[in-house]
Amino acid sequence: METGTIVLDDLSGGFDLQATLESGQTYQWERADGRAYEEGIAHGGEQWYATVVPTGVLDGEATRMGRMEREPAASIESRSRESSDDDPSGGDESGGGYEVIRARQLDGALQWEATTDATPYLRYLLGLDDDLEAIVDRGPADPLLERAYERYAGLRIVRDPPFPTLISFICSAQMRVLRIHRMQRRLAQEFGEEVEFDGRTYHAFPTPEGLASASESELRELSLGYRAPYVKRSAELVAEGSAHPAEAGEMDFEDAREYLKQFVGVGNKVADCVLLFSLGYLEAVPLDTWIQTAIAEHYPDCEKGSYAATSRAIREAFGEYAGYVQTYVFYYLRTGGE
DNA sequence: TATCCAAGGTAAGTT
DNA sequence: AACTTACCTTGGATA
Repeated sequence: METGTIVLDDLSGGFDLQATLESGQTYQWERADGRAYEEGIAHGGEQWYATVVPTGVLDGEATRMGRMEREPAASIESRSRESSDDDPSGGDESGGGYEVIRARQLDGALQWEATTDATPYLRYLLGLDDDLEAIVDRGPADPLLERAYERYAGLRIVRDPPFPTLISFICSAQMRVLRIHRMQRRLAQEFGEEVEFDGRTYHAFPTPEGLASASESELRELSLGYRAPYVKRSAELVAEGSAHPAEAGEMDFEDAREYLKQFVGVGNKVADCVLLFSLGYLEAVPLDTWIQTAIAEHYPDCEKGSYAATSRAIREAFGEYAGYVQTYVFYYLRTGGE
């Protein structure tokens, strides 16, 4: 086990681990005590979180910010899969091809325990190099947003691996955040590879092949409901090599969204979630029910009828980092703000 | 205790 | 293209 610390003091705009992980943008982390996010500690409490990511998600060069310098996630994830396939020995232990990372925030630092040097992973996965002060400055001067920024100062946009993000947001349709988490955990337990770390067994998110080979009824048994065939068919598209969500990462925004919509169960909203929470398109604004309500109340002029038109209008209104605005507002509204 | 309803939407079928 | 409707499941609200 390796351990380390990332000092957060000199980070532009600070950092809030709990807000970042519990704000509904990522379903790849779990609390180390095994409890669900919403039945526990008060905000600001100290807590370990754990995630499992494919080896090479970063390729060692990832600390980037924003769209212009976005890491081409396509090559990253596919390279990691290839390298793990090409490594017959599997390296050290069971679960070769994956890294386990545990992290907690304490005393102005992000402490980690992991199977590898987790610092570059965490900088990338948690958006630590986003210039949060600039992002806040350039957001619209809206009272609602001001309150959200104040309550959850330091919340950052994650960059999760593309395939798990695609699947988890396919599962998110008509679901509550708590249940989405539960579904992803069950998927990992049933179909994900076991990874040993520090005397505990973790489960990686399933591979495309793993989910493609699951039967629809097996997936329905995990309470996926009508999303089960969507997950299976989308996983098949990736497994057979005809498409990969990471490919979208090298396209212009609206082209990328259209590309993602070829996956089954992916419409405009889910596509925007993948663009924002995995591929680093910080201008993406997933138009879910919460945000649509907020738009109706605070930005009625942006309601244009169609998703595409409203999306353009709200991106114009929210500015260059519209996705950040969306994420703060979503979490703030969902946790009782108004 | 029983019943109802909505949850971070999308696909498929009609006008 | 715009508009309807069906879709699984379940936690939480209402009677």
